[in-house]
Amino acid sequence: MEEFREIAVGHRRTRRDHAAETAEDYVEAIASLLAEKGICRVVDLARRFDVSHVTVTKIIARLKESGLVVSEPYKPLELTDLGQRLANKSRKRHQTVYEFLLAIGVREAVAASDSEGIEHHVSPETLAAMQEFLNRD
Amino acid sequence: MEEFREIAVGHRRTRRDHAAETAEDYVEAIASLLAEKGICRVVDLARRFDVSHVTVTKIIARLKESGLVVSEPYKPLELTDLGQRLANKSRKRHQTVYEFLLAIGVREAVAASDSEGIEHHVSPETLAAMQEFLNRD
DNA sequence: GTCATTGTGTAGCATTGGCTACACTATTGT
DNA sequence: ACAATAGTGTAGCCAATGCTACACAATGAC
Repeated sequence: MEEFREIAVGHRRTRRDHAAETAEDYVEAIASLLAEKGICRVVDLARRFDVSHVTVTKIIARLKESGLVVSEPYKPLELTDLGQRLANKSRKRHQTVYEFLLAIGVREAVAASDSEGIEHHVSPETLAAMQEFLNRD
Repeated sequence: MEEFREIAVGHRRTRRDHAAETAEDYVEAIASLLAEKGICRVVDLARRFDVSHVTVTKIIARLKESGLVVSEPYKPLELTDLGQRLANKSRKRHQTVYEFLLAIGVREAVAASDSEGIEHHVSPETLAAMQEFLNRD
């Protein structure tokens, strides 16, 4: 048959770039930690995401290659301008989704939890619809 | 430091079981193909998800081990009772999310696309809130 | 100053989900 | 019947995200 997948649009998105989602989660977390306590270390992220420090180290290595994060060995992490911009975009979207869930009657704890998973799958159009709903209602 | 991750609840969900999401996507697709054309082959899934038939074969192998799918070599795929129940649950949740997105003003194509990604991150409580919204409005 | 604690790094492994290439089975057409 | 086409299977590769175990660096206590 030899692989003639062609259109199938709509499903591409579902399968696509989990790594990009991870990047967003991480820069968002780094920005948040920097805001909270002025410093962000590998361990902080390991605790926040409930993974080992090794997993964090690996992911950070990728983020460095992507030009989102900078740091020297044994030194705290910093975001590049690019990283900060991504973190900002991500934070805003996350916030909108969170507030939207609250607005439709979801309890805070659940909204906080669900919004983390949902935010990465919300297209600009859907995000706009949520914002519209918040402004209107 | 030795890994004393403990609470971090709310993030567990975000990281958790991508494999389970895949299982849901696949049984849902299988059920849908069976409903549409009475038969479901590996190629059908490969086309639907826009991946190679090899990827499908591997995932199906896992679903068989999990007792969701049955099939003999070179034969079409079938769902076990368990698989059908999972497909059903998944389909309903998906449908609710889709209709909800339409209800807040998202266009059909976008709602179809976004609902695929979102459905796996919607907790029972949030799903209930969406349903509530649909019934009310 | 030295030692314990805390934080990083590195090696090596597993699983999931991708792929190409190639071999095999089944179905269809004439 | 038998070749072409369509569908499956298997081998072997890769990247991403997990892990444990161990080594090394930096910080704090006293």
